[in-house]
Order: sequence, then structure tokens, then C-alpha cells
Amino acid sequence: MGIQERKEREKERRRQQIIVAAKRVFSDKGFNKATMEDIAREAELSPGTLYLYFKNKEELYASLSLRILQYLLIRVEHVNSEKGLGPDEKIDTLMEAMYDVYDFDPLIIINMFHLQSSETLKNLSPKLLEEIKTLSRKALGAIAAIFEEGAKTGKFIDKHPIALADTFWALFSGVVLWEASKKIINEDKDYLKQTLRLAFEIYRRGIEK
Amino acid sequence: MGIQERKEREKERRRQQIIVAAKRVFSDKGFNKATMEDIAREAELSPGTLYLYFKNKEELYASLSLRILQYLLIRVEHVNSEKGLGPDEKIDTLMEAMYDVYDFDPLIIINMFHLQSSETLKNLSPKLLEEIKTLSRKALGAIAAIFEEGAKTGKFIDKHPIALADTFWALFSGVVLWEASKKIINEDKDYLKQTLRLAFEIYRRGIEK
Amino acid sequence: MGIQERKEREKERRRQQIIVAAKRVFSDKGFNKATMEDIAREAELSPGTLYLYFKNKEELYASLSLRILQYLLIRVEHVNSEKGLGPDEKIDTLMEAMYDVYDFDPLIIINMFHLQSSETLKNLSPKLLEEIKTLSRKALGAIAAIFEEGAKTGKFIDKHPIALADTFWALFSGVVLWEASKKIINEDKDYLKQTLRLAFEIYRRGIEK
Amino acid sequence: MGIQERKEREKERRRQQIIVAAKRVFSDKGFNKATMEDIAREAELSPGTLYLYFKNKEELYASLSLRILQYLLIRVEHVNSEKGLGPDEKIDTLMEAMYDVYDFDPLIIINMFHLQSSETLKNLSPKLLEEIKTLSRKALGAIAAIFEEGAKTGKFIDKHPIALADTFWALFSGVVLWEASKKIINEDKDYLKQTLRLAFEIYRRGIEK
DNA sequence: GATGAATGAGTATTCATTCAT
DNA sequence: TATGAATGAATACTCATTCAT
Repeated sequence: MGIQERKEREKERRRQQIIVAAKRVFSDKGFNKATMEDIAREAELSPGTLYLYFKNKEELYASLSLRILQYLLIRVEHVNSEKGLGPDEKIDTLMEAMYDVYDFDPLIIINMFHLQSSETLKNLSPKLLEEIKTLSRKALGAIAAIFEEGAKTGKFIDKHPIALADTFWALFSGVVLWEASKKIINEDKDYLKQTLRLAFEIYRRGIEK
Repeated sequence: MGIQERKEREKERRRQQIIVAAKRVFSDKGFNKATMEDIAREAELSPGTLYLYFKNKEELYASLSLRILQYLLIRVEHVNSEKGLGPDEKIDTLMEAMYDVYDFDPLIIINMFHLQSSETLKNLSPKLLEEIKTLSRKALGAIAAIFEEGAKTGKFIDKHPIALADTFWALFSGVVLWEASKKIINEDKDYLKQTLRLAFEIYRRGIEK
Repeated sequence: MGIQERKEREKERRRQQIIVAAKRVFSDKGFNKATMEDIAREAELSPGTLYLYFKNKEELYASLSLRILQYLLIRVEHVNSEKGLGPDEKIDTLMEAMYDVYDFDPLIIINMFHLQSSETLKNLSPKLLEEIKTLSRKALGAIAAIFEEGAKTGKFIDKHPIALADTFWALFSGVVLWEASKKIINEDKDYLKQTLRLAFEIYRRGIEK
Repeated sequence: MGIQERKEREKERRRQQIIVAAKRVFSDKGFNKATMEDIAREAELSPGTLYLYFKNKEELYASLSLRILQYLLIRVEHVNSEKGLGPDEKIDTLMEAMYDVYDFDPLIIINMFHLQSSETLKNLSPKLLEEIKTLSRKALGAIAAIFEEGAKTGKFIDKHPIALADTFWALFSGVVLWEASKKIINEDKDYLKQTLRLAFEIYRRGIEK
């Protein structure tokens, strides 16, 4: 292993160290209440060091969203590439994937809506923004491909696949957010999985002919 | 009209004046970028006066959510109380109602997720929090009642009506939020209405036997 | 006195209170070492209050320069408007005026060179910048008028009056700055007045025919 | 050449490399906006290395002033040592020298006033401070010698030569600074040389009997 | 000597909230 | 009630300097 390579690796390790700390702190306190000092303390680094790896607070935050998008894309593309699955089974596997995405980081879904704020977007480097856009587009495209296949075989209703993918993703994130709200306000038990299952069931019945 | 009553009315008028201004400013700038002075200026009042009517910024913000919940409840209860409508027609009317809720305040749906933050909840007075909880529960119950009726007549699948109402509400807010994200990131045209229609169509097909 | 007027006066009093404190602190520590908190403490106000009266640190600093320019202009215009003085006597009175300007605020001359920095200029409001430019131009014009008169009567060498005013002003500020340097480095006694007198004497001999 | 000597020479080369880079960066951005990293980058060295050659930022900055003082001294001493020049001609040659000093580093004149700040002086090593003082004194003395000679031959007015040298230097730096201010604020054309010429002409007339 | 990653003290500025009038 | 001037706590970010390699 060359010295260059070792340095690269060390650098990436630091980035991850910071991201992990940031995830914990942002999840705990939300974007605005979390301070860079909190994150530095959690990462056992100094505040200044954070800025060696991330341009600013917004960009650090956005990097978290990037992570879940990457995971989502991998999972969804994997569903698509599986051989010998019919549209029905693919939908099942897609739903399983969504459960995992949720498990991967239950709170970051909420955080992703932070990206909306145009103030936020202004502070992101074009490169990061482009990455996020590309990943989103790809993930949505991969989901759409599943629906398209179903439509072709005559199993699913014949709607624009991207539009279907949109509603599917909206349903998923809507449930996650809504259940999060309920949990905080009512301190209810965790019905998320059940609600997701019901939502997916309805969705699937809704798109089948 | 007693002097007491007149005062009460005057007070309520002021509250509304502030809420209207706050809605405009928060919609424009989001919670964090909006300052109390911005709102005071918009309401043509002084900053100090705002605190005579609202305990703090969070509570003022939460009051906006209260408003849309009130509107939602009125619309949904009205659907329920209409005589001579079958479950199918009630679902149709419910969907119409949701369009109106969105039109009533397109951005406040996004804002409602602000309530999630436990930091926010800490700053709300118990009274306001209780009002919000009650309204949410009532509105959800009213939606659930529609599904329950459908299930009884054998039109809809037989699931727990509150669970159905949950998924319905999640779908609605998920679409609104998702479309908002897309609009900001991709600067696409406004597909919201179309996406909502498709989502509702799928949902209805999904719950019908 | 109307309530409006009283408020205006009160506001101006506060501005002066801050300017006086700022002058003391900036003179002591220089622009960069002086903190807004230092100034606030000196003015017996809170840091936030400073920003009600001055846009930022640079603008507060520049306001000090404005003050001496105003004083300079008044003095120089007064020299010009005096009746019955020949060019020679006017030069004498001008020199007297310059001594007073120096006494008015010995350190602020040094500070005026801070205005050069283009970084500084960027942070000034156009209004303030315009005021400074206008005052500078007027003061220089007033000095030039004296030289012009001298040239017309054949007393002084026939050079462009503005150019003469430039060299005169440069000589004055050069001496002040140079003596300030010497004082700090060598901790010598204060020769400023003597050096100024010599410089002015040479200058006057230099421009007389 | 011994190994010791070669090392010494190498070390001096590095110092110069850094000084040249520092001059460029400080001229561009001024003392406060220029960062040690900027300078390191310009010198194609690492930030840490700068500290092997200069105690701190202030001392690096002061070293630039040292350089111009050295140049000034060489030029002025050369004027003095020229044989066969009368006082008049020496003054002429001195003025030429000052033009060259200005050309050598137009911005560093401005920077020399940075040394005034007592904060700055605190951070300089006694050795460097002593060097600067000595050089200043020598340069001033050399200028004074010219005036003294003029006085002895009855050409110039009979004033204390050091005092004359002070006013001469003050005039020079005053013009440079004043023209710099004007250039930035008014974005005028570059009148520096013309103004210097006029100032010197007046000065010479002023000191001649 | 040279490096450059890490440090962490330092500070301008903002803005929710208060309170004397 | 209403005001709005004053408050002062809170915080993102910078950068001179250090030190392990």
C-alpha cells in the first residue's frame, strides 16, 4: 500500500468518524439546535477539524442525506438486477428494501426534507448538490423500472412509471414522517412497521389490475 | 354586547392579524430565517406586542398548524355529515377536501413537521399542545369514520379504520412534501395536483374490494 | 420640544456615546485588536446595542474619520471666509488650523489610512462612503482655494491649486504619522509640534515666489 | 566552501523565497486578510516551514520593512559617498533615489506604518526590532548628512539636519500614502510621480536660501 | 529540516425576549 | 395595551501556531 493510498484511507476514516458523530448529534437535537461544537465533541475532534473535511454545517448535514441515498440506490438496483423475479415479486422485494432503508437510518428521512430549503441549497457546493440530484434521479428511475416492467406484462395499471415511483416514494416517506410525528406527540408505541406494511399493501392492490 | 365581549373580540382580531402576518413571513423565509421583527413589521405592530398574544416564537409558529388543522377538521366533518352519500362518494369528497386543505396553505404542511422536533414541543404551552393533539385526533377520527363506513357496507377492505386514516394522511402529506422537494431541487413545473390525483386514485383502488 | 425631536436627540446622544468609546478603544488597541465587546463595555452598553447605531465594526470605525473630516472642513472654511487676510496670513491661519485638527484627535489621522483598504470600503454603506468622499473633496478644495488666491496675487508659485493642496495635506499627515512611529519605536519625547512647524515653514518658503 | 557555509547559504535562500512570497501576498491582501497558508502556498512550502524561518506572522511582516530600509540605506549612502557632487546635485540624486525606493516596493511604504502598532512591536524579537531601529536611524542620518552639507556651504537654511531629514521623509511617505488613498477611493489615474515631483520641488525651494 | 493535519482560542454578528415608559 | 430600545446569550467559522511523523 503506497503512502498516498494510506493517507487517502486515513482521510476517509476521519470523514466517516465525523459523519457518524454528526448523525448522532443531528438526530438528537435537529439541525438548528445542534452546534458544530457538539459534533466536534462527539467526534472527539476540535471544531476546526470539522472544517477540514466539510465546507460548513449545511454541507456536513447534507452529506448525511447522501449516505442514505447511496444505500437506497444500491438496494433498489439490486432488486432490479435479480433474475427470475416477476413484477409481483419485485414489488415485494422493493418493499423489503424500503424497510431496510428505514432501519439503516430512521431519522435521516426526516432530515432529508431539510434539503428543500433554498437557503440550504445555496450553501452546498455544486458538486455535492449534483451528487444528490443524480442519486435521487437514479433511485427514482430504478423504482420506476420495476413499475414499468409490471405495466408491460399487464400486471399493473398503465401509468407513467416515474409518476408511480413518485407516489411510491411519497407514500414511504409520508408514512415515516407521520409515524415520527405521532411518536413524538403521543409517545405511542412504534407502529411504523405495521403502518408501512398496510400502506404498501394498499399501494400494491392499487396498482394491480 | 358587553364591554368584556368587545374586548375579547378585539383581542381575537389582533391574534388573527398576527397569525396572518406570521404565515406570510414563515412561508417566505422558513422558521429559522424569519425573525419576530419581520413578523411584527408585516403585522404593523411592534415586536413587544407579539409577546402579548403568543408566548414565544415556537408557539406562534405552532398556532399556524392549529389553523390548518381546524380547517381540515371542518372540511372532513362536513364530508361525514353529508346525508345521502355512499362511501365511494364520500371518498371522492374527502379527496376534494384535501385539495382544498392544500390550497388553503400549501406551505404549512411542510411546516407541520416542525412540530416533531422535541425541542419545539418543549417550548409549547400544555394548553396549545393539547389543542393540537385533540384536533389531530378528531380529524383523523373523522377520516377513519369514512373508511369504517366503507368497510361496513363491504365496499372497502376490512382494516382498522384509524390505520387506514393514518396511511391516507401520510400519503397526502408525503406527496405534498415530495413534490415540494422536487420543485426546489429540479425547478420542475408544478405537478402537485396530478401527483395527488394519481396517488388518491391508487389509494382508492387499493382499499376497494 | 416635540416627542419626535426628543427621540432624535436621544438617539444622537447614544451615537456620540458610542463614538467616544470607540475612539478610546480603537486608539488604544488599533482596529484589529479592538473588539466590539471592548467598545460596548467602554460605552457601558451591550454589544447588540452597537449594531442598532452602526451597521458593523468597519462603519463604526469609519464614522470616527468622518468626525475629524467635519472638524477639518469647518476650520478650513472658516480660514477662507475670514475677511481682510492676505494669502500669507491665510497660510498662517491654515497652519494654526492644522495644529488644532491634530489636537482634536491625534490618533485618528493614523486611523484614516485604514479607509484605504478596499476590504474596508466594501463594508461601508454607500451613504457613509459618499459623505467621506464629499467631505474630503470639500476640505481639499478649501485648502486649494487659499493657494489659488496666493497664486493670483503673485505671491505663490503658479501650480495647480489642487496639486498644492494635495502636497500640503500629504506633508501634514506624513509628519503626524512619522512622528507617531518614532514615538512608539524610540519612545522619544513629543517633537510633533516642532516638526510640524518646521515642515510648514519649509512648505511656505517653498511655495512663495 | 565548507558544509557549514553551504547550509547557511541554503537557509538564506529559503528566507528570501519566503520573503518574496510574503511580499506578494501581503501586497495583495494586506496584513490581516493574508493568511500564513496563503504565503506558504505562494512560496511552495508548508505552513510549518514558515515558522522555521520566522518567529511569527508579525515578524515575517516586519522583515519586509527591513528589506526596504536596507535598500533605502544603500541608495542614500551611495548618494552621500559620490564624489564631486554639490548639495544641490545631491538633493537631486536623493530624490531620484526616493523614486526608486518607491518603485522597489510601492505598497510596503503603507505597510511600514503597521510597525507603529504597539501590539505589533510586542510580537517582534528584540533582535529584529533593534535592526529596524538601527537601519532607520542610519538612513535618516544619511539623509541628514546631505542637508548638513548644504547648510555648511550656505546653500540651505540652517536647521537641525535630523529635523530636516524627518520632514523630508515625512513628506515622501505622506505623499505615497495620500496618493494611495486617493487611488482607492476615487479610482483616479496614477498621479503619484507628478505629486512626488511637485512635493520635492517645493521642499527643495523651501530649504534653499 | 520539512510537513500538514490538528488544534482551539478568539469574535463579529444576530435575534428572541424583556421592560421601562 | 402597546411600544421599541436595549439586552446578552449563543455560535459558525477562521487561522496562527504546534508537533508527531
